[in-house]
This record gives sequence, C-alpha cells and structure tokens, in this order.
Amino acid sequence: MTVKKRSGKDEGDRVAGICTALRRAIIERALLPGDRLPEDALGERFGVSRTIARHALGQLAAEGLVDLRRNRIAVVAIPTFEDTRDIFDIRVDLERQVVRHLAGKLNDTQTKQLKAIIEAEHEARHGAEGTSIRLATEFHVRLAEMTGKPILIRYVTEICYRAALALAAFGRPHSSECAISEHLELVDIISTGPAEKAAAMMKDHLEAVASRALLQRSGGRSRGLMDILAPYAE
Amino acid sequence: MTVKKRSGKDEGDRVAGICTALRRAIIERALLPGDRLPEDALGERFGVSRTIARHALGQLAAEGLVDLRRNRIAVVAIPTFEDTRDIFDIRVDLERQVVRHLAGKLNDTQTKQLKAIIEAEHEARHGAEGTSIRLATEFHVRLAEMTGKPILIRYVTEICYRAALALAAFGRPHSSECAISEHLELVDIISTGPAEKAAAMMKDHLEAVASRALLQRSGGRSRGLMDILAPYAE
DNA sequence: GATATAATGATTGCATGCATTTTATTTATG
DNA sequence: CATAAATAAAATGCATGCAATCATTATATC
Repeated sequence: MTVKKRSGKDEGDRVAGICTALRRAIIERALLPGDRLPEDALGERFGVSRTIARHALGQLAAEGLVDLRRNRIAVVAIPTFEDTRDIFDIRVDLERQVVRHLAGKLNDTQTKQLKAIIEAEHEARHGAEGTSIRLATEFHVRLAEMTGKPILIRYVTEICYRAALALAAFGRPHSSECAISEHLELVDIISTGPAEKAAAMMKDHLEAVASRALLQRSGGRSRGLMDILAPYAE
Repeated sequence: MTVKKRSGKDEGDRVAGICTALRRAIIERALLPGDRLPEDALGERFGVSRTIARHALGQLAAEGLVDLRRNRIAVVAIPTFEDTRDIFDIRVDLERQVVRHLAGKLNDTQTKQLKAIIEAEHEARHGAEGTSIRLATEFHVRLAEMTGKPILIRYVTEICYRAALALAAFGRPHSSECAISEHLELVDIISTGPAEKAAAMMKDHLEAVASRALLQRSGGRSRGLMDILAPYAE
C-alpha cells in the first residue's frame, strides 16, 4: 500500500504555509522591496507546483506585500513614502482600538505571554536584525489577538506587516532599544491604567517608531532567491 | 491574420472582472450570506475555467466577503453580530480619516460628483433595494477615492463592502431615506466646515446607519445561482 | 562604439484531467 | 416511518501542458 495522503498529518493548506514563510522572510528583511518572486522558483523551493505558489502570491498581493503585474514576475511590494505615512496613520487608529478593548482586562497568562515576547526582544537586541523586527511585530500582533475580535485582528496583523515592509524601504537599519522599553511600559499601562491613557501611549509609541525609523535610507543587495528562502522553507 | 488576442481590447484581468461582479451581487443582496458559490457554476456563468473562478473566490475570501473552507463549496460569508459591531468601529475610524483629509479641499468637480451620486440615491429610493444600497456604498467609496491615498482607499472600500454584507445579515430591509439627507449634509460640512466637525459628523452618520439597521432580521431564500448572477455576468 | 533590431530563452495565463473528499441519493434496517 | 449505512454524483485540490507574453542575448546597422 503506497502513501496516498501526505506524510503524517501534514497540513491541509500548503498555500497558507508558503504565505507564512514569505511574510516572515519579508518582515525579517530577508526579502527586500523589489525582490523578484518567480512562481517556478517558489514552487521548487517549497516543493509544490506553480499553481500553489501562484495562489500564495495572489494572497500576499491582496495583503499588499507583493506587487503583481500582468505577465510580469511578481516582486516584493515597494511602498512609497506617502504609503508609509498612510500605513502608520491607519495603524495608530487600529491599535488604539486594540488597547481600548484590552485596557484593564489582561489576565495573568496574557501579561506573561507579552512579557515573554519582550524578554525575547531583549535577548535578540544585538543579534540578527531580522529577529528583533519580527519580535517587535509579533508583540503588536499578539496584543491584537488578545481582543478575540477576528476582523480587528486581521486588519491589525496586515497593517503591522505592511508597516514592517515600509520601514524596510525607508527606515534606518533598525532601532529596537527604545521600542523594547516602550513595549514594557505599554503592558503596564494597559493592565492598570485607564483606557484613554493607554490608547494615547500606543499612539505615542507608534509615532515614535515611525519617526525614529523614517529618516531616509534605501537598500540594494543581490543574492539568489533560492538561498534567501532556504531557511524559510521549513 | 487571425484574432490572437481576445475580442476588441477585452480586459487583461478576468479574475478582477468576476470579483467586481460578485462584490456587486453581494452588496446588492442578490447573493445573501450563506449562499453557495461552486467553482464550476461561476466558471460557466462567466465563461471562464474553474481556475479563474477559483482565483476570484480566493480574492474575495481575502476581503472577507466569501468563506472558503477546505474541500467545501465556497459560501458568501456570514458575519456574526460581533463582527458587524467591529466592522463599524473600524469603519468609523477609517472614514473619519478620509473626512479629515478632505475637509476644505473638495473642488467643484468632486462636489459635483458626490452630489450626482446623492441625486441617484434620491431617484432610486423607491426602486430596487439593491440599487440604493449600492449607491449609498458608492458614495462612501468615492469619498475615500478622493483622498488619492491608495492604501486608505483600499481599506475603506473593503470595510464598506463588509459593512454592506453585515447589514444584509442583520439589518432590516433598508432605510435609505435618512441616509440620503445625511450624505448631503456631509458634503456641505466637508466643503466648508472645520475638519474635526466633519469627522464628528461622519461618525454620527455611520453610527446612525448602523443603529437604524441593526435591529435583528434574518434572511432565507432559495433561487438558482445561475439566475441570480445572470445580470452580473456583463 | 553606440543604438536599433531580431532571435532565443524564461515566465506567466489559463484550461484540462485525475485523485480525493464531500454532498446527495438510495437502500437497508430497527 | 424514521434513522442509519451504503452507494452514486458532485465538487474541490492540485499538477501538468500549451500558447502568449516578456526578458535577455546576440546580431546587424549607422
């Protein structure tokens, strides 16, 4: 009897798996704005057909991380400076909602989870740049997830990824130092303080992140896609 | 010399065409939450292969209008009551941003465009319900488009469609009367008033729309998908 | 030598076919 | 007659193949 179903439990959705891997590669700046993403290469790297890779690209395009032009090779999206500003404007509103919903309602388990991420950020602060960016993003995403509101979670997650990509296009190498202590402060104020004070602090934090990073910069680099994605293909 | 490229100019993107048609069918309530969308039937109706129909469904799923579960027939998404509340919370924030950007900056052409839509709403107020819902949505989308900010436009458009779908699930038949005069007021205040006043008015308007409509209701009906989509297949 | 043009290779767009899974129908059974 | 199991029909998941289009290199022309 040959192997009919995929090895072990496998996951039902391979498209989602590729999306996750690519999202991560993008926010960790392993893939930079403008980098090409040919369907063949992706399919080969992740061990699936072009069909699946194509679907994943469509998904990421819908999220604004990939630019998909007809008959052309897909590329990692290249946000404009105005886009970046707009992304943060939207992000501030959405994350303020998150904080208002959470204010005074975090339980111990949740607080512990958040502090664990902050701890990880602290440990990663002198390691690979990609890691600290990913953890910083994860902090905000986890916060949103704690609201339990699927639609809010979806938009916050998406806008956080977009923001990470935008900063890859315009931000300086990365300034995590300040962000870490601000994250700690945020958890405290969300736990104890009044909702509006927490919301205001989130606004300040995000604007600080944006202004710390948004001081010009561009990136040029040329490696092979297959190599870049090697660590992300499970 | 035979005809190589599709008849006339045709449009390069058939997926987008199907998405547009389905979006419209959904917000006009020709398709209701829970209605099935088999790939075969869509492909046949729009004269494309299953591949294209499948792609379109993936796109709409990413927008939250379609629910896509593995190995199951796609259905029009069924928002929960909580989803509906969250959608409007997000919508209020996003559209307040639109109004702030636009305040005092509408030119005559733009004002005329908006008033034309309001006029159309007025004419349609006793016609097909779907038409007035579509026009009301169009008003908000056009407003967003006038900011010229692609990302903001995208999110506002998406959330407006989601809101229309949510109201199809929970709203009463439709109460356009009040909304029309409020749209007119909005245009005036955006043109002349201070930004924050306009933003406040937008908030009031959207909350009024939500509370007018959100007073329970469900919908059951059974017709053939092919018939429903006939008018939407160009 | 620089620019324009033609041939070659790479890549996407899309339909089709088969295996797997679900959904509907039929038949058996208490 | 209602309920459950078995069977048949329908639908999805995915890889593959061919035509159309784009990208690159080689060749010709000024």
